[in-house]
Amino acid sequence: MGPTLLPLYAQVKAQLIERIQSGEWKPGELIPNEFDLAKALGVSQGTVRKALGEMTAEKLLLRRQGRGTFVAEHTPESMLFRFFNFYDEDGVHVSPETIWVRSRSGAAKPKERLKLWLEGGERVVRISRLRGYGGRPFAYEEICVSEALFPGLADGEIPNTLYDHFQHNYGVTVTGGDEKLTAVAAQEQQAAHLDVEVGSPLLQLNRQTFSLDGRPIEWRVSLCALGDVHYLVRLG
Amino acid sequence: MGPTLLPLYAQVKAQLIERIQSGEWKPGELIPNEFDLAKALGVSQGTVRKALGEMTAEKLLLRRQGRGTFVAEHTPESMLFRFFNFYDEDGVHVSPETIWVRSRSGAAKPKERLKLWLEGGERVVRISRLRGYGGRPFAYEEICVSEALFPGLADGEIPNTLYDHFQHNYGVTVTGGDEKLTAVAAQEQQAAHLDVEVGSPLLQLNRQTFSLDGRPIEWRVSLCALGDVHYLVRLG
DNA sequence: CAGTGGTCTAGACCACCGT
DNA sequence: CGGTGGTCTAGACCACTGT
Repeated sequence: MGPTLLPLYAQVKAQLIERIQSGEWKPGELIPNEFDLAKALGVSQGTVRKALGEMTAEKLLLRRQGRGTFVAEHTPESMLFRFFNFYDEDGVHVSPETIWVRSRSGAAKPKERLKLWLEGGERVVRISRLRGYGGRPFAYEEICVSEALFPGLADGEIPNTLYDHFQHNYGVTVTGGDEKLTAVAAQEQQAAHLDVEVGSPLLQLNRQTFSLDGRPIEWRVSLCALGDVHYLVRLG
Repeated sequence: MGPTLLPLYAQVKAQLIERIQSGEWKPGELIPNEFDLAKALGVSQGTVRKALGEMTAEKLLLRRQGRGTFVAEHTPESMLFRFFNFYDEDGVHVSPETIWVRSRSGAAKPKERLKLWLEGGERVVRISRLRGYGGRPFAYEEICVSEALFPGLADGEIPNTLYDHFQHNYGVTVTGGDEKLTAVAAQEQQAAHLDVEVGSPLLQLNRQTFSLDGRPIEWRVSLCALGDVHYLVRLG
C-alpha cells in the first residue's frame, strides 16, 4: 500500500462528489443516511459526517433534520441569489428579466480559448442578451461557453437563468467563479442598448465560472446601468 | 434551571469570544489547549473543538498544529488582504499608500447617526484621505467613526491601515462588513483629487463595518479611479 | 522528546420530521 | 412512532512543532 495522501474524510468526500458528478445521484435526490454510507464505505459515522458537512458548506448538499440529505438542486431563484449580487436602495434583491437574447455558435477566438481552456479548433456558443429590471434595461451581456460541453445550446431557447438550465439539461454544476469589477464609460452601441447617454458610467463585470471538477465553464462580460441599484459584497 | 437556548458548543464559543472582547486574551496571545479548556468549562474536548473550529473559520483564532491556538492578530498586510479587494491585470494584489490624510472631529450628522447607531449629541471623527498606487492617485476616501469609541483618534497620526490600529490601540476588532458598489461619474472636486477628467467613470464603494459584538464601527465612502486595476469578488 | 492540534472511532442522547 | 440529522462524550492514534 502506498502512503495515504488525503485524510480519510477527504477521500470519502471525493467519492461522494464523484457520485454526483457521474450522475449516479441526481439533483434533488435523497442520498443514504450517515450510518448506511459509513457501513458501505467501511468508515465510522463521524468521518462520513465531516465529509457531508464540508459538502453542505460548499452548497453541494442540503441537509434537513428529520428529513435527510439531498443533492443540491439549482433553481432560478437560488442561482440568482448566489450569483447575481444586485440589490435596490431598500436592500431588496434584484431579479432581472430577459428583454431579448440571441445565440450563435462559432469558432473559438484566442481569448475565448484561453478563458475556457480549449485546445485547438473547438467551437463555442456565444450568447448576447439584454436584461431589464423595473421596466428599464439593466445589463447588456455577452456570454461564451464550449459547444462540446453544451451541444445544441445555440439552437434551443435560452432561459433567463443559465446555471439551473446547465445542471438539469447538461448535467453541469456551476460551483463558483471569479468576478472582476470595473467602472467604464458607455460606448455608443452599449449606450443605445441600455438607453443611457454615451459616456455614462457603467459597472462592468468580467466573470469566469467553474464546474465541480474545477474546469472553466463560462466566460461572461456584463455591462450594467445601475440606476438606484448597487452591487453588494459581504466582507469578512 | 431554565431551558437551554443554545447548543453547548455555541455557549462555549460565546464565552471564549467574551474573553477576547474583554481583553482577557489579547491579539497574538496563546490560549489554553483544548483539553485544559474542556476541563475548566466542564465539557468534553470535542465540544470545545467545535467552538474553536467555528472561531477559526471566522478568523477570530489561528490554530497551528504542534504550536497551539492563538488570538488572531491584525496586521496591515492581513487587513489589506481581507478588506481591500483590488488586483492588477496580472492578478497581483494592490497595496495602496497614503498620499495625504486629514482628520477632524465634529457633531454627528443625521446620516452618520443612522449608520453608526448613535443616539443623541454624540461626536464623530471624520477622516478624509487620498490613497495612491503605482505612483498615481487611486482612491479618495471619507471615513466616519464614533469619537466615543476612538477617543483622541482625530488628534493622533492616522496610519495607512486603520483596522490593525483599531485593534491594537483601542481594543476594537473589525470582523466584517457590507460594501455597496456603484459606478459614478467624477465630479469636479473628485476629479481634481484623483487627477482624472470630470465625468470619468469611478468605482464608488459604500462600506459599513462591524465589530465582534455586531455593532457598527465605521462608515466609509471611497471613490476609486481604477486604471488597469479591478475589484475582485469570489463567487460561490 | 513532550506537547499541540488533526483525525478517527464508537456510542449515547436530543430535536425534528413525516406518517 | 420510527427515521433522520444535530449534539455530546470519551478515548485512541497520527502529524507537526520546538527544545
